[in-house]
Amino acid sequence: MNLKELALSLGLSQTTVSRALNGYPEVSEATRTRVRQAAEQHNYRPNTRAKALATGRSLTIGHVIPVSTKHEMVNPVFADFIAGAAEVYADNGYDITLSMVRDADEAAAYRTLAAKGAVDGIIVHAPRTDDPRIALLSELNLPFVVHGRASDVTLPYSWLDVNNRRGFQRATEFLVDLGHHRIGLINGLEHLDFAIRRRQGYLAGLSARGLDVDPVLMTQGEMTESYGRSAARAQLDLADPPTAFIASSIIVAIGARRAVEERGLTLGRDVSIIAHDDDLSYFRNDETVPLFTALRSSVREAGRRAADMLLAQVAHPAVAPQRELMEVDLMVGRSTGPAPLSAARRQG
Amino acid sequence: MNLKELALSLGLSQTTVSRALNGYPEVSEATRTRVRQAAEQHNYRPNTRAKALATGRSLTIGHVIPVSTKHEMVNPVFADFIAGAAEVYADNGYDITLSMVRDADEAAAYRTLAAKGAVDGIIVHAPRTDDPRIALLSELNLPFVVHGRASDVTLPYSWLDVNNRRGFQRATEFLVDLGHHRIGLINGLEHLDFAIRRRQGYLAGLSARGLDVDPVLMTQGEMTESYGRSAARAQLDLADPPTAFIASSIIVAIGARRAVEERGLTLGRDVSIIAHDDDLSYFRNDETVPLFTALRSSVREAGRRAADMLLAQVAHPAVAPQRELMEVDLMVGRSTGPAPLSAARRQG
DNA sequence: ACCAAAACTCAAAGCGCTTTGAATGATACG
DNA sequence: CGTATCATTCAAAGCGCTTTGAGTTTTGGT
Repeated sequence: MNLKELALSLGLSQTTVSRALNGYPEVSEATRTRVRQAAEQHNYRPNTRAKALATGRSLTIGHVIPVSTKHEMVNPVFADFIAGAAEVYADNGYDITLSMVRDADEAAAYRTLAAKGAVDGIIVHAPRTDDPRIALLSELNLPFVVHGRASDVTLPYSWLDVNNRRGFQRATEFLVDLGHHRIGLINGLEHLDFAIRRRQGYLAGLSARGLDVDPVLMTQGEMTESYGRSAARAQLDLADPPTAFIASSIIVAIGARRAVEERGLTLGRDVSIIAHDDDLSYFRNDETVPLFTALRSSVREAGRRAADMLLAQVAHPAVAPQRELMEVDLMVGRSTGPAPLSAARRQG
Repeated sequence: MNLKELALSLGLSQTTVSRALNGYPEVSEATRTRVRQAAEQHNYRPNTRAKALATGRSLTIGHVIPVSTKHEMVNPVFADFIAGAAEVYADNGYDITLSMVRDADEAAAYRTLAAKGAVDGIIVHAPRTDDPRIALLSELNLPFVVHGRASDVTLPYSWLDVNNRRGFQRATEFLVDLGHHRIGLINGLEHLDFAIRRRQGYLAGLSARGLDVDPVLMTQGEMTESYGRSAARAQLDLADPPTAFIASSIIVAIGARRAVEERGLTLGRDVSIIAHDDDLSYFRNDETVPLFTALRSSVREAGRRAADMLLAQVAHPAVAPQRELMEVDLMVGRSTGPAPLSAARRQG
């Protein structure tokens, strides 16, 4: 059933039917309800493609997934973010399309996306420090919101980020105040902006407490469970091992915890761990006393807000770029405790 | 830049330019290359919406995510499946759209999807035993492939599934053969077909080895880490606790392992665990000797194959429904061992 | 009863593409 | 040199919708 047929069956013109359905005022309430009922009854839905062509808006938001060797798509953080965003899209009648893009043809892919006219806006994931996508998208004149920031980009653009720097500084100071002097950072990949900011926060925390930096205590990698384990393992094997870790995600922390226990050490006593906790649906760290002491910030909520920002921008492209910085909460759980005496003593 | 403008700039008709770009034979090689170059130079991409309208094909596949209280979207299994499927789509020029659908308006949502004409085909996730979606989609005449099966549906339809029943039977027998007599099943939600099949396999395994079923050793829930922990905990608290668990996913197994260790028990000695391992990118269980003894079956590969099936069906809607059953491998890792003597003795 | 204003309704154009059916130009053959 | 054949190219219709600009009917004031 299409508009034409529906109009015919009602003895009305397409114009009137279209207007009735889309809530235009120049149609009488009587006909409007008549049309609505008929549409309902025939299960009529306007064809998306035709509507998009006629209106110039596709009611679709694109999420571009970088596909290098690493598959960002399967990052659970990403999944939760999209789930949050999708709630907002659904409430506003928007669909969501995923594009997998290889790093190599990234620029071309974004150009294509814009030229094809398949989306009204884009969410940019996993920005790098000087991410060229931002300039590109600005030039293409396609509304976009960055999840995270690109520190070196000076152009104005909309972003939503977590205060990673402050959070990691706080976590570091918290551990130092517990007596830890050797604190390992198990970070995400440091070509990504968020990881750099986290490292900065960590360094700032050490510096604020007058501690030196030891490069061997800083690790970066893709945030899988087994990376968490192997990174923690390697650091625990050092001659002068850390007594605490800061892990860039709950999943990494789970891996680190495994390494700790494989060494026969007890979490929260022999070794402390603070995790950045994105409040992932499948990895809730929310028991009465949480397992992990954590910097909590819901990535799902971030997805919702980013989507809100983007839709606002799609509706009013002229307004200035928005920014939003979400603060993190430090939740004390069972994975942290005072530095073991031996270590404290050794440090003098 | 659109077709009309491009054609104008070349002094050709839209027809010729369109044909040149789409590889039709009735255009000379000379003009074809000329057109190609001009298109390249002007960064021309045909407008998706217009093309879709004209051809009647949207070059888009829909994945419908059930959103009840539980958000299937954020299930890491789901994410990996989509990642696999997306590879295939990308290679074939297809895009992928996600629809979040509340259980309540499920039927309406599928009808809408079909009527809107936004997708050429659909992948159905998380089928229930007598899933009404299958009849609905057949009636709507929209190509679809089910990831999993709906045991009670008699209509022919395309599906791709893992041999859950056989896998779980095998795992159960493996544990019994190690001397375990009380084996806990930590299953997924049993309104889903795969979970029912897994339970059937578990029961068949017990029965094949002449063991009785104890209902308190069978748990179901959404497959999160904390569910794994609490389910294992509860079973370990029983007067006659299990000496082994079969966990429906690696994530659940991680939770179960946590429960085991919180009890001061040693994995693989005091308590054994076998996990169903979907080979998730962020939870690789692939060390030289894997942590978990596991039934392995790559869900990413499943995604690829399901996408292949679906695209084949979109291309040739007439052919009979396809089915594919993937077998699982039992990989022996460090999480299983002989039943502890005390338990074995107690059983006589 | 008359006319301006308001309330409805409509035909037709247009969104950017594909595709049909026809026209043109070039080539070959008798 | 005329005609049949093939190779190119094109104008125009159509995909299903929105929207413009115009037409028709009602309403209300005088």
